[in-house]
Amino acid sequence: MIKIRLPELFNKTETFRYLNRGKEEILFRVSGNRVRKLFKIENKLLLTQLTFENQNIKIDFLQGIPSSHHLKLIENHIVEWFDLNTDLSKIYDGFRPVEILYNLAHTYHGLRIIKVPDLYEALCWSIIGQQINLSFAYQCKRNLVAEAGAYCTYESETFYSFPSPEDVLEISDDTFRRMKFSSQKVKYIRIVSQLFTEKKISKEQLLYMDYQKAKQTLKQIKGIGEWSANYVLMRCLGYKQALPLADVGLQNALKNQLNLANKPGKEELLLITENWKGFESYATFYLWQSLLV
DNA sequence: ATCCAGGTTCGGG
DNA sequence: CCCGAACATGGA
Repeated sequence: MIKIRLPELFNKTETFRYLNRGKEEILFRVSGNRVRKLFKIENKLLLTQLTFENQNIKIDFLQGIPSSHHLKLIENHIVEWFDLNTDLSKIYDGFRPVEILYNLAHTYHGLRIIKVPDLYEALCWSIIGQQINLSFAYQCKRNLVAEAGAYCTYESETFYSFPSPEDVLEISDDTFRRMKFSSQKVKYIRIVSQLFTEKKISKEQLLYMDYQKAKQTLKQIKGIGEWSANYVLMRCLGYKQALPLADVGLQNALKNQLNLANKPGKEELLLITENWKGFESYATFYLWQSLLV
């Protein structure tokens, strides 16, 4: 058992509200103030249970004995998952002059971006989520993970980890079709998988770049356009400037918050967001949160 | 039935 | 550079 200290500014309620939006999420399971998640590290399966206490996240191992190396990796993963190292007060300094952001900071005070620390998973998820509704996207992801991911059972429940690129490359066209992936998406998923098996991409390498360079590098991948690149920069790599302007969720949230008759167009979006420099990612995430009932 | 979903690529004006 | 079509499915 290990513990991770929570920062002063951490909104447990809103964090769980976000986590719970994915009733259809297959990669972790939420109940009460705890989250269970299966990790696969170097072929070893470790089923963890995170309990959110007042000042700590307590991590228990329900299955598998972690080495100190595993512990370190899992601790890092969780710190990234809940973005515990960001200085939120700096973000709020940026929000203050922008009325809707100021209001959202008040409503969701202490909410941190919930990330997808695994780069391969983040890229696949951004491809899966393109141009379809979220519920269908979750269905496709469930199909993929159940088909190729590692799993264990505990208290008669099954827990899955995201499949490795090697395992995804084993999946046939027919199986993908049965899993309701379009042929286009299968192509993109395979291209991304190959980048990983051939070690032509890594999180470390991208994090070494500045935002523009990292975005340009991601967009060179076929299947990763402006939206997906921004999504990964924000949800995985932790860049603060990522702004997926084409995102319909962002547009709908702005329509609501600004009481617009219609979703804002391209010029209007640029105007609205021109004074968001340096905290675009957090602005986007807070706007997404505002879409939850 | 029609339109829209957390888009991207490709070909054509 | 901008525009429309194709891609697959499901919910409103």
